[in-house]
Amino acid sequence: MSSLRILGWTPSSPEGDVIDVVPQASCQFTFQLNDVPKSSPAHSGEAPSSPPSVGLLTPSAADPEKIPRPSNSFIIFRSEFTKLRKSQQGVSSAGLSRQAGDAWNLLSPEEKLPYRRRAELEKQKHARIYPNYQYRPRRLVQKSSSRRTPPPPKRRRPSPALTIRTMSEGSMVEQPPSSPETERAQLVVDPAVKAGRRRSSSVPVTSGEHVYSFAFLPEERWQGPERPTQSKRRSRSVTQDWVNFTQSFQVPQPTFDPRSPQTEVFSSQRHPSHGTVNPAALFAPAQHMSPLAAVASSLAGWNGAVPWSCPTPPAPIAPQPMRLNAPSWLCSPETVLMYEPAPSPDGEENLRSLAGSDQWPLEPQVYGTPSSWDGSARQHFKAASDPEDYARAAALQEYEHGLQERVHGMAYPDFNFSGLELDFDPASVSLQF
DNA sequence: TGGAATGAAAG
DNA sequence: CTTTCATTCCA
Repeated sequence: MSSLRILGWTPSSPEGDVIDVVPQASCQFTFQLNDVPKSSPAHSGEAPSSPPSVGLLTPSAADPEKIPRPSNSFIIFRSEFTKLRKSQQGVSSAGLSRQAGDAWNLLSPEEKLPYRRRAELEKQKHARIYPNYQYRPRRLVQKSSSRRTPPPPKRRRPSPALTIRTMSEGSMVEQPPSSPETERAQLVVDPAVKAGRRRSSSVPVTSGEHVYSFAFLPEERWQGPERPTQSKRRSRSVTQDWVNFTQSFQVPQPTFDPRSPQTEVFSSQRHPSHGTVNPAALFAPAQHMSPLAAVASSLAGWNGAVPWSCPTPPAPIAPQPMRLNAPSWLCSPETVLMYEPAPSPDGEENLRSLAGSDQWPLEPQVYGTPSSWDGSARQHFKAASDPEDYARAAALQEYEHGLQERVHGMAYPDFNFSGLELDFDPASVSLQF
């Protein structure tokens, strides 16, 4: 396999990507039940004194035998969200779910914490009431097994809706996506971009620094692209993966005080006692990850890799979810950019030393086609090579970027994106397939 | 064995 | 229609 090389992404650095976002009072995102005392549960670190019972811990009337599942954090959140919005008429359940989902995704991990706590309490309560309960989902459709010969591969074709956009000084240069039909893709880089300096081009969603209210904006003020539905679980969102990752750091370590059983006890599977957190690995389980997501995840992942161990894992130095400006889009279903640390007998140690050395962030070095990937990467590729999947992921990501930009715009009303500064010579950029 | 798929929780 | 959790399916 000939070595492929893609240049153009501006690597993130531990210091270079941080944008401090000052929350503004007018943006306050609060959840306050009308019948609950003054304190705002969403911002006090404590669980509400008398959380309204959301989940039904009693068997439904229709099927007395059936034991309902305990509500998870989002379901609890959604219930409160619905109460807050119930004055609004004509909003369907589905619409509410969408709004609740948006609001949920804009909440910081700290803001989600009370709901996670309540979900955990509900789970414990559920376990007390139904000691022998075990969730047993039954597959409704049995997939035809043993399909020895896979179907003919779909034509690998990026969505025609995709474009590579280069923003600079208010102007936008667009180019169609690279594709197998494109023998040689040309990178359009605005000459105004300057080499040699590094500046964040991402629009961060920084945990704990934003207070959100966007989801409560009236629909008529909701501008931008149509929200892509997430029906038929296809591509997952990079942002969500990132949130999950950051939560694995920010959720307090499990501590159990026998005198107060309410003390949160979180699932341990998410908190290995020690190890090297490779966000790329955390992203890996994502199902049907698009090449966009794969690239963003692997880039963000390697840059965010943080060696850590309990009980006080350091805060991630990782960049926040990236807005994929032009260089980051330099991928196709056929060629995906990967970051790898230099080969080392001890990968972890290597990573650890790299993180503290001037070799960090790493040079983009390893690019490959799926044939050289491991099984997991091949799975990603399989999903990514589905044009429909690719397009859906791109649309979803675009939508999320819109959300992030709105948040950013609120925090920085005067923010002016003046272009992407690259730390390489644009003239040297080439893209080969 | 672990990634992928998916039922079910509320309304 | 949403996210999360827990499970089964599958290679």
